[in-house]
Parts: sequence; C-alpha cells; structure tokens
Amino acid sequence: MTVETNATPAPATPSDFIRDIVADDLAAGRHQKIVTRFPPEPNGYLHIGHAKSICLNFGIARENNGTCNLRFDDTNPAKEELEYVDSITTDVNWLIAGWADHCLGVKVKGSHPAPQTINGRPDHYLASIERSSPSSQLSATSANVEPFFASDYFEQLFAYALTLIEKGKAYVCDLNAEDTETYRGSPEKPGQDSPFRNRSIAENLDLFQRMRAGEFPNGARSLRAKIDMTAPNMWLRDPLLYRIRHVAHHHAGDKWCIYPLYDYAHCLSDYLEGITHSICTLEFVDHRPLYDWVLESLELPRTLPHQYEFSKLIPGYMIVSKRKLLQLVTGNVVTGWDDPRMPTLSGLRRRGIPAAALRKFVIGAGVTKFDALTDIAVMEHVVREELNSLAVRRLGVLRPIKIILTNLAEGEVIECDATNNPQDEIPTTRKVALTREVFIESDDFAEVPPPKYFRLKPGGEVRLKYACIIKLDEIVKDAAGAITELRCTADLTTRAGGPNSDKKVKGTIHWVSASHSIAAEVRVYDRLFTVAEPGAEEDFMKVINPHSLEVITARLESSLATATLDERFQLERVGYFALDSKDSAPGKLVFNRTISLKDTWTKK
RNA sequence: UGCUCGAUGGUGUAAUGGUAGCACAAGCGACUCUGACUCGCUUAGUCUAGGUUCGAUCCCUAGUCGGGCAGCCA
Repeated sequence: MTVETNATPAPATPSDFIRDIVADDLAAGRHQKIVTRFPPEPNGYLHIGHAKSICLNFGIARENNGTCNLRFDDTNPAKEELEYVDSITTDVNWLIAGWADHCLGVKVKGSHPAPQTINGRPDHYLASIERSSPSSQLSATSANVEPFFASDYFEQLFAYALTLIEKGKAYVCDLNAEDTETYRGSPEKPGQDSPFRNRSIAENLDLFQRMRAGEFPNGARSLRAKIDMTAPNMWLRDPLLYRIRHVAHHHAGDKWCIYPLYDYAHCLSDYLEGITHSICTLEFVDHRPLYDWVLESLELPRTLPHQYEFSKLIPGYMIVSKRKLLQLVTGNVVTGWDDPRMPTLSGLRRRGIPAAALRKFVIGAGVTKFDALTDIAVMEHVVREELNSLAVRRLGVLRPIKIILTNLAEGEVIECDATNNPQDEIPTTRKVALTREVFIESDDFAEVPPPKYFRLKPGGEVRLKYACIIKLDEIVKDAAGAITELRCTADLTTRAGGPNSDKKVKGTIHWVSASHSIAAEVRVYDRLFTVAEPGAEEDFMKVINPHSLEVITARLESSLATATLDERFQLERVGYFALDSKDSAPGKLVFNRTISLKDTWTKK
C-alpha cells in the first residue's frame, strides 16, 4: 500500500449544500433511504428551469440509491389540464432516460395511500413501486403504472383537515376574499383575527363537512389554519387550507367541490409518499414554517420530510416565466410551446439538443441560494461538446454559389472518401461525388477578400474537403453585374492518394456536387432576445430578436436523403443539425440547426 | 422599510479557521484536408468597516447592495 497522494481527484458527483444535508442525514441514520420528488403543477410546459429541479431531485436520488417520485401537484383544477400531464410526463422521461430512469418513483395505477399502523398509531402511506432489479425498466408511461398525483390524496387530506379542526387548529371562515385580505394586514402592520376564528369545534366540523357536500357557493367559506394573525411572516396569518371550487378535476373527476391549497397539500403529499427531502426554489422560504406547522400539528407517526430551497436557474437571453412564455405563443412570436427557439424542454428537444447536454448544463450551473444569471455560452459549450462526439459529419451548403470545374467533363463523377466522424476511435468513411458543377458556401468566396482570408479569392487556391485543390480562374457575372458562377480548375493530383496530396493550402472548404445533392429546408436559429436578461426588461416583447429564425433552402450531400429523426449531423464547418420532428417528411426534409460551430474567425 | 435569504475574477461555482481552485468567456500560441476539435500559455476575484485569532473567503457585530414574501395560484 502506498501513502495517499496529494492529488485530489475530481468528485464523481457534484457537491452542494443540499447534498451535504442529505449526506449528514444519512450518516446520522435519520433515513434508511432517500426519497425526493419532482412536483410540477400540470398547468403548462416544462422549461429549462424545471430541468435544474429535475436533475437535482433525480440526481440526489441516484447518488444515494434512492427514489425520486414524479408527482403532479394538481390541487387547482381551474388551471390544470390533462394535456400538460402528458407533456410533462414525456419531458421528464426524456430528460432522465439512461441516467436516472431507474430511480423514477411511480405507483400502481389507481392506488391511494393505504392505512397502516406505526408504533400502535394509525398512519397512511403510499410508496413507489419497488423494482425487482435495479435495471428493470419502468417508466411513467408503462402499463398499469402512473405518476403520483396530489389529487389522489384528497380523501386523506380531508381526513387530516378534520383532525386539525378537532385539535382546534383550523376553523371555517366566512370572510370573503376581499375581507380576508383586509384582515390579514400588511408586512408592517399586524393582521386582525377573523370574527369566525373562535367557532366551536363542533360547528367547524359541521360546516366543513357541508362545504364538502356542496352546500355553499364558490368563495362563501374557507377552511383556515389557526396560527397567529400578528405573525411577522404573512404566511402564518391564518392561511387558507381549503377553498370552495365547484369545478371538475382532470384527475379526480367531479367528486370534489372543495380543493386544498398548496401549503396544506404539499407537505402532506410529501409525508404520505415518505419523501425525506422536499426541495423547492427560494420563493418558498417564507412558506417553510407553515410546511412544518401543518405536519407538526397533526402529530404524525413517521419521520417528517423537510423542505430545502435553492436558487432557480436563469439562463441568459431566455425567458422562463410561464406567463411570458405563453405570451410568445399566443402572440405568434413563436409557432408553439415546442418551437425550437423556446426554452421549453419540448422546444429544446425539437431543436436537437441532447438530453445529456441539457443535464450537464443544469448540473454544472450548481446549487446555491444566490440569484445567478447563467451565461448561455456555458450551455452552448456543453451542447457542442456532446454533439461533437455524437454527430456524423456531412457536407452541406447553406447559401450556394456555383462553381464550374472546367477541366472535368460533363457527367464525369469522381468518388471521394469522406470521414464520418474523426472523433470515433476507428473512423469510417463514405463516398461523396465530385462532378463538374459543384456548390460552395457563398461566404467562402470573396471577390475583394478581407485581410487573412483563407478561402477562395481571385487567382487563389483552396481545397475542396475530401476532394482536391481548385484554383479560381474566372468570375462570371450577368448583365446586372451579379455573380452567376465561378470557373475553376481542379488539380486532381492533390487528391487523397495522389502525388500531390500533401500539398498545403491555407483554406479547406465544404462543397456538394450540383447533380449529386438534394435540396432541403434548413431552419437557422438565433437567440430569441437581443438582451441577456429579457425577463428584467420593462417590456420583454420589445427586445425580441427579429432574426431569430431564418429559413433557407440548402444543398446537402445526397446521403442525407435517408436521415432519421434520432440522428445528429454536423454539416462540416457549418454547425450541428437534426431533423425537425414535426415538419420534416421523407422527400421533403426539414432540418433544424441546433447550434453553429464555434467561430473564432468571423467575429474578429 | 415588517420578515426572510444572499454577496468569491467578465459569468457561474469550489475551498469552513491555514497555498483562493475549477469551468465557461476573453487573449496569445501550436496543430489542422472543419478558422471546428485537441493541446499549451496568459489575463482576472473574496462587498465595506470593525472585532475574535498566531492566522479570517470562512466565526461575531454593524453597515452597504441585491433577491423573495401581503392569491381563495403553485
């Protein structure tokens, strides 16, 4: 055995203040198994901010051999829809696939918290399905399996409310919304007790049962926690627990006309599922005392979950507010929630961004309590990094300009070997056809070149990648003076294997044969906003980038005709591309540019 | 100004009483049949003032600046 070296290997897993707490709890034996949860409300699409929460909760679960439940926090039927349940389920499955899907907590379809006895005391509990083996496949969409729903706990939540009333810790209040607000006071001024605060337990019990029975109209009464109307923390001034809403619920059906509020339902949902660490964003810090109050007031028999808060992710040049995102959709700034320019998971996926890259980005951003604006360059970096090893190289010209290789005969075809991915350990090749007429990128030619221009210029030479070096002889223009074609000579001795294959030229450019290529629609995206912090703008609609989408008809090497949706391509020297999942069809291909290649020249 | 959370290079994030490290960005260079990738180098930081201590990014006090909270939303 050797003594330990000074070398400190990079930690295999990230470390942050929440993971430290989890590690401490485990070390202290406070929990046998770590259970976290990702609890979206199904009232919209998941976005990149949720990705951070997903990766934190699932990350902690997988690092500790635990479970992370997918739970819909569906306590407000007025705002929620089944469509969102489905899209969220799809997005979560996509993001964790191959990474933490073995930690996904789901339940038997239709199951509810079951009664049990703990130390002689009654209890209710709903565990996630135990996997037969760590690798057994289970997804939220498997047969007879479903995610958790807070609405599955309505019956149990109601029973807990009765208990609270019996303990004198909750009361039915007849104040309307406006008066409730008035009585609550303000941060600097203490509130006043509701005139209904001291109703008898019997009357509260009766009234609450009748609320459930549907005897009262919306807003007529509410169930409130009896805490302290003078508390400095506004959330402790007798917060509402239940409100009357005569509407059907997307998951619970039309069984209920009273619905619990977040602060009451969330902590108890965590408890019922045996959550150990309930992780949310900073705006809930003020709610934590209430979270604890509800659980402690009920004197529950099992170990209580605890809430921890972290700072949400704010990526530069993006907006992550459901309301504003909705404005982009309804205002037709984008084509929908899954528009490839959107920061939604469905948009990012459609754009071609691999889930692994997104994970690397949000995990790399770290977990703190500091309101940080994350540089979008970091995301661009991880996307390129991921795609660099993933994407096969292809030749494609976005904005073609025609070249005539005057020393090649019409119909002559020279086959060239092109590397599919130089990053592979053993790179493979394919054939691309060189013919008399080819297209090159119009950027790769300059009649009046700027300084240090390596590409094609009058009298200059350049290499057509995988083919040979060509020399520009003549620029042909039409009557109006516009360039119609460039006439060049191909030096076939510079082909791979040829006598002059080692000849060096400064520039190597991409190209496609005019006859052996296909036309395809390419959508080139840029950031949606012109400022780093559009969310901080007085009107974010005024800083929308008018050039966020450019639709181009490109010429691509013919092998791309059989491209499939799950493939990723690098058009050499241009960028990374993926087929559009919605608009592309065989014979009418539509590619999305996921991201350009890093360009350290044109920006100078 | 009631409660509450926070402040480390340009950006994000480590270091918990003992050498301020990493990533991205930026700059320079090498390599190159992708001006990509890769590799090397460089620039650049502990909000302020006191205190405790041999020693403070870390602990204490005060201040400054910034965030969050007064839905029958989550």
